[in-house]
Amino acid sequence: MPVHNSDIAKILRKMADLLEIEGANEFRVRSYRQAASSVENITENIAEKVRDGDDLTRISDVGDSIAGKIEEIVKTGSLQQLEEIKERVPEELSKLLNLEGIGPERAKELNQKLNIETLEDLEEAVKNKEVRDLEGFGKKVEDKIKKELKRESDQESRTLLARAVEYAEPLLDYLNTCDAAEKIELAGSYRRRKETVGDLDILIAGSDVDSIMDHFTKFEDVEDVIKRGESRTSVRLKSGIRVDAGVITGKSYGAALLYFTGSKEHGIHLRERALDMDLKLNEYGVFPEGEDKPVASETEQDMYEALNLKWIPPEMREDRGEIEASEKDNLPDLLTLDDLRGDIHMHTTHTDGDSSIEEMAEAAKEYGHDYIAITDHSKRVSVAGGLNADELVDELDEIEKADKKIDGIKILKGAEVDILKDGSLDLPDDVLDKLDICICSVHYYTDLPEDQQTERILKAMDNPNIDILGHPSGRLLQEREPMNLDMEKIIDKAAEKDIILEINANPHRLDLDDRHCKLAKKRGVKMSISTDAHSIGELHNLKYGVNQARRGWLEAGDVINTMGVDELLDYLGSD
DNA sequence: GCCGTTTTCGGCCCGACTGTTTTCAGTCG
Repeated sequence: MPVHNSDIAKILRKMADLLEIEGANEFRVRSYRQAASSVENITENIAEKVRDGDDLTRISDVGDSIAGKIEEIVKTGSLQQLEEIKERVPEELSKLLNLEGIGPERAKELNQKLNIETLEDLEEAVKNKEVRDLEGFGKKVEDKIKKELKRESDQESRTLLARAVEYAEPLLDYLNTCDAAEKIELAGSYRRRKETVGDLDILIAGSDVDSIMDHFTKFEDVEDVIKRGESRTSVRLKSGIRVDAGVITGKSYGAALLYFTGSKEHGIHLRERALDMDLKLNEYGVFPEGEDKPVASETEQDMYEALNLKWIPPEMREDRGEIEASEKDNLPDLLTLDDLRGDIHMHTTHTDGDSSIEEMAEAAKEYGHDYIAITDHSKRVSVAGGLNADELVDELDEIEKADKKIDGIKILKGAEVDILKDGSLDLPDDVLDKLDICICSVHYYTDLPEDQQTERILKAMDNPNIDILGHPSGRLLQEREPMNLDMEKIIDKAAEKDIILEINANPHRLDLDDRHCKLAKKRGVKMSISTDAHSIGELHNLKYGVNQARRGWLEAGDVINTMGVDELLDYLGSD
């Protein structure tokens, strides 16, 4: 059973949770958390490093002790020390930490005094009104736990970015009707354009804090005010999404924006850097040691500059090397939506799309594209009414006709060909030869063992007709995990064979993900960003793919549909 | 448990808010 980096991170994080409940040294606990996050953030396969005898302490926040534990996890699939802690601390207790208002101390108290081990135990205790009598709890805490338990049971904790946008925009419109608010901006993971967001963070500049907060809490979608303080207020919307608002009164807008945008890891790294420079960094500015007048606070640029750094785009603020790159003035010139000139993956009524070839072309032209590729499904994808060889040839004729008929946009001939279970392709080579663009993707048998799944895709990549590997990991956010796959091998194969990896811009996919984008770029692999649209409205999803690409540090030169159509065809034809 | 262009020991990011307290611990982002 192959051990993934995420498996290792999970075990390290569990160690941290249980150690914390047990009352271990807080810095020791933090070490496990930091190591878990480093392990998750690197793209190299750690199990492979162990096999090759690489020095694991070269991973940041991994020292001799944790390196040994990682080795044990890779070799045995588990960690003896964790098993021992589980004897003393019930494993399920760590789930209590997910409830707002319960941290390690309270979890411990609940366990020791009421013998609570699971969420169900807690629910029972709340029902019997036993929790309120514990030291440091009280009725209000009990009520809050009750609410949290209900929320935990009937809701996803994170929200798809595209869905969050639907809640955020009306809220922004509403806040803009507040006279006292001078400037309003969304920060947090929303501003970093992460594929899912935990909550919405809103920053409001203005001097009349009370009327701004009053206005905010009176928004019609607000169901509950969670807390209201001097400068910060949190509410929960009827949709279940939580919104934190901060009001900035003085000249510290940049400092606050930096702080509220995060990520937490990025912020911590910056504050450590400040300390090294004998400065203090907080959400009000950058301060020389012992002084209360900041040397920077008004803009983010000022803040970074005070730390001898270039401004870092929000999408990169994950502490994955961006601070080091900024220090060396070596930040990438990130791709923008305007750089894209075409969309080369979409479906029509020939298979499971809602619109005809001509409708898609007209809509894409309206959107501003120079070209599109029509890429309908092959026959194996029967639920979508996939095309057999003859039907595809007929569609190609129709594409040619539409291309002649419609001026101002080039329509390329393509297909999304299913990769069969054995790695062969679902259409014969002589038909694939006729295509301008051949995307190959997996749609079935997504749960094969890693070795078999990887081999299957590598075999498909040996077919000289494949141009692009579509939605490479197969993940569906919050619905389906990525396939068991050695993505590093896929990326290396793509580099060897000049195969393009797709960044599927469907907000449910966003596949490749940001980390693998970064790795692919490092290995010299080109990528494409396409919507996989099944209707004209979905052509507008392209921006979500661009988000992911920017989070993966990609520049225009890394993405093939920034090319003009002639250059693109030349590029595709040359391999 | 990790880490070091002042360190191999002694530090480890910072402040807001809440509830339960009589000055603060716990939790959160």
